[in-house]
Amino acid sequence: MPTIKDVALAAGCSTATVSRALANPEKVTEATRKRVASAIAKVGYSPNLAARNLRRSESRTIVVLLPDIANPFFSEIIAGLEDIAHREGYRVLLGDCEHDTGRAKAYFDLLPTNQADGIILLTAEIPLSLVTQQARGSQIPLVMACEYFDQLALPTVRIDNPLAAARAVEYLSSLGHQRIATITGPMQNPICIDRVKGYQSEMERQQLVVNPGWIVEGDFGFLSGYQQGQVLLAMPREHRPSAIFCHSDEMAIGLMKAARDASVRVPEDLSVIGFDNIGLSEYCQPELTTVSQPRDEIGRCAMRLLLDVLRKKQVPHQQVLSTQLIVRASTAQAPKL
Amino acid sequence: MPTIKDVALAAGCSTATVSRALANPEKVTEATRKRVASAIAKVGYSPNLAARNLRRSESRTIVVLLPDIANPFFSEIIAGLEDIAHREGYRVLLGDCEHDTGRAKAYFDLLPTNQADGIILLTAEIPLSLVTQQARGSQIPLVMACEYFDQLALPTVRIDNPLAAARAVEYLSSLGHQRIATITGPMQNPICIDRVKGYQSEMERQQLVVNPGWIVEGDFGFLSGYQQGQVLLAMPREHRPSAIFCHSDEMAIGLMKAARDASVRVPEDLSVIGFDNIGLSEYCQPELTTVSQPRDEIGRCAMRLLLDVLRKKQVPHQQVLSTQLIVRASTAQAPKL
DNA sequence: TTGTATAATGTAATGCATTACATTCAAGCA
DNA sequence: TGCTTGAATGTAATGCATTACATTATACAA
Repeated sequence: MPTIKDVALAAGCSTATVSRALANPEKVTEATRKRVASAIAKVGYSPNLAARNLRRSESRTIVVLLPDIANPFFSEIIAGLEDIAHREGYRVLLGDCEHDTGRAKAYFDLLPTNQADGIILLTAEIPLSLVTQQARGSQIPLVMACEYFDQLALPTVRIDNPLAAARAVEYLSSLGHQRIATITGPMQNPICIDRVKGYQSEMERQQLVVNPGWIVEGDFGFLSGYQQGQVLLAMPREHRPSAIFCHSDEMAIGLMKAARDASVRVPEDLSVIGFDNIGLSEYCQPELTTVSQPRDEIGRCAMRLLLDVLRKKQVPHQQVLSTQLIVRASTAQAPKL
Repeated sequence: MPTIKDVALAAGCSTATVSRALANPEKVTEATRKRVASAIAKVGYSPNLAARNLRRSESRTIVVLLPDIANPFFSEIIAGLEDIAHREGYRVLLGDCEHDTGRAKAYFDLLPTNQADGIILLTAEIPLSLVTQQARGSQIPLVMACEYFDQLALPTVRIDNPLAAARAVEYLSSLGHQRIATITGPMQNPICIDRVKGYQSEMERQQLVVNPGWIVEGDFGFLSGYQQGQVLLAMPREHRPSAIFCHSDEMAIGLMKAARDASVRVPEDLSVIGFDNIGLSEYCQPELTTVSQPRDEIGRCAMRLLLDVLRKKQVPHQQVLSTQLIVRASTAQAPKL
């Protein structure tokens, strides 16, 4: 591989000039710039990034931490993230934490050793201490998307979870449902708490009673939706919900399977609303009514935010994107009592 | 950040000794080793990887190129890959090519510039020239998984595609099906050609006629399964297939939706077999009969193979893993004529 | 005891790009 | 003409770990 020296030799100038021609073209004569450019082309030079990174103490790598790479919810966010990153000459290192603290720590350790310039957190399921240790200055290269920590004022991109949940409940209520249950994500996530709050406040606003047994916790996956669905559908007739709002599409689909197993018809006997609008939600049976998140845009925003932080720009603490209720076939008028 | 110098100072030895204590402990006295170890702990040293990589001209980074990160089929493969990589101190850089040649080239360019040590290809949808340019020596740091190039003898991990397809057809035939169609993946992929060959040869073995209209091409996604399903189901009654073998679960699920739309019952009127056994296949309606691939193991094998290549070990050219037909509810006895 | 082989450690060069500081040169002004 | 100023370029130090080569210490044999 040719080095900057070879270019300097070919262009008849010093390595410093070559470096400047590349990094600060305005500091170099038009003529020199051209000579350097053609010398680079001639010898086929491309800068050694390890050397550059060593010198600049940066890595042009952004770590994206997510709880589960297998969850299709994240894939579109990642696509958005990557697009912006590549455009700006950054690399994205995907870190699957698999709900495992050790891994998250390993990724955070890349920051002080200059192996990563910044982190985007798509999960709140990491020890808070990891984040607070970093948080010496006010501007740290850390941005959250989707999730957030309520104890910490990190730059965050997210949706209005209470509102989205309230809208879903409002819609169910408008269909005449009164016994509305919810299958939540892991309740250590602030966003799940927010959605439950939105659910509760809207139930109240609609003057509907909330049976405590109607709030059950899942983990966003198919199986937990199926299992908690079984629990909800096994309730005695007078308490059994006629509509269930799920915190993820996968759980909603798991729930619909539980309904089939229990010979409960969706949507005739039971209305189901999911969350996320993953590709699958259009292809399941029945097609799923769900809350759509602008996933691609969430990814883009988060990466832009992080790059702004890296460039020491002032960034908004909070960026709230809007959701949309997509009505499909899994919801219907409440059954008569 | 403390450097190796600080450690040397604290341990009362030279930087060379510290380096040796870390990289070649056997070249250093037990006593020195201990002194160095405690000095490292004391100053809180961790090696600067940019410097190490610069010196060693390696990056400890493996690029994994895949056609579509949003496809859940890949996620488990990636999990397997990553597990092995992390264990061996390598980092995984996921490269989504999105069927876009330019991106693939950008990732290949990381190799000569020491930004990546090797590449694992999970797609054959890249210009062959990228690969052959690299292929100077006999052992290049490039391994394929799932897909392969038939023109090139690269180390490869895969399944026996013709056999898997033949088994699926054999099973359908055993249920009495005679009009068996197939929705393929993109036909520039050798694996799809292989599956079609397996389909054809088994049809022949079962003395079944293949209507050319029964072999239709999809792109592995939901939508193409839906669309091609519509085409197949619109065939005149006497030619309409009673069973369809799809090259992916997503297409099978899309197809089942097309069947619902056309009031064709699965499995009573139409049997459907998918491929891959993604998580979803247990939760769709009806549950999908499918060909299961050992995805986690494919990922692990591929990464082990690549690391062996990097260590200049002799590696097998081909590693074939076995598949399994998972019978669920989307297949049934052929309808009476 | 002296010499030799071997193990342990140290010195300094190396990988490559960047950049503070030094030098050169030409333009502009008194 | 001589001097100032600033642009353009060069020189050399820097970032940090690794390692070839040099040196010292130790063990053992003669």
